[in-house]
Amino acid sequence: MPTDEQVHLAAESFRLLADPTRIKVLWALLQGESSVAGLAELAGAAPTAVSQHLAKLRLAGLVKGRREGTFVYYSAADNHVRGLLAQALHHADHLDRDLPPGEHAQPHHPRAD
Amino acid sequence: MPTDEQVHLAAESFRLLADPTRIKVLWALLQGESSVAGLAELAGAAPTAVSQHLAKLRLAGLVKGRREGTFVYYSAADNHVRGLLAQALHHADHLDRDLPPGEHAQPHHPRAD
DNA sequence: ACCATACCTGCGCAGACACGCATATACGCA
DNA sequence: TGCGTATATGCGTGTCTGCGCAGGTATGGT
Repeated sequence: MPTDEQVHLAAESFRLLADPTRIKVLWALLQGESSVAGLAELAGAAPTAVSQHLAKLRLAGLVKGRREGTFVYYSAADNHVRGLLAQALHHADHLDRDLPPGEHAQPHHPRAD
Repeated sequence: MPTDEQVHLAAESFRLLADPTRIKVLWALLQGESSVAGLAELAGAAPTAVSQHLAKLRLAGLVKGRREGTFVYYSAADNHVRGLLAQALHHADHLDRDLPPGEHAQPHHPRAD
């Protein structure tokens, strides 16, 4: 049984990953470093938003930034995330969120218009 | 590069895991089935709250409930979660929220139990 | 020094979430 | 049938979060 603190930290980690923009940014950074504008382009989000996300990821120690001129090139600083992302995306492939209408005995009201 | 839908689904999965109560409940269910009151006891939360969390987890297809008398015994319905939780809790153990100067890119043995 | 570029930060808003409370439902028992 | 237990659901509230907007900072060029 994990301790209360472990659970809390795990929840925090999951919360950081529970955002499409951050997932895209993280995934992009796992492929290689990139600038804020580049990440914004890849993630399909405004540079401001991406910067804010990067700030959170930086505070969590998941990414680090290298300044080069006016650009700041970010890169992944944590290898754990790769596994988490890989599993989650793999899970997204195998998704069985749709309840197959058959032998699922759930108190679910089917559409009875 | 993962598709937009994969990213969205992964974010949804992470969001479901981004809560201490749900993490405790899921972990408990990965050890074996339990009733709502039992889970509430283990998670240190009110049965009502646990029931609501279980409803969300049920909608996501992560848990399933078996009715026995007035009790409803829940159990984990998805094995992907075990890996996610294991990695996250392991990460919580090794927390490198501070950046240690050492490298640690060695694969670990995911011990789910 | 001035300005342009790339990025960061503070603020306000809309949306989502967890929780507590009250209520409704399902089941067993007398 | 009526009551008690166990769980589910609807509602209201406080809190948090992502985003857009505006202003601030850092670096480099002219």
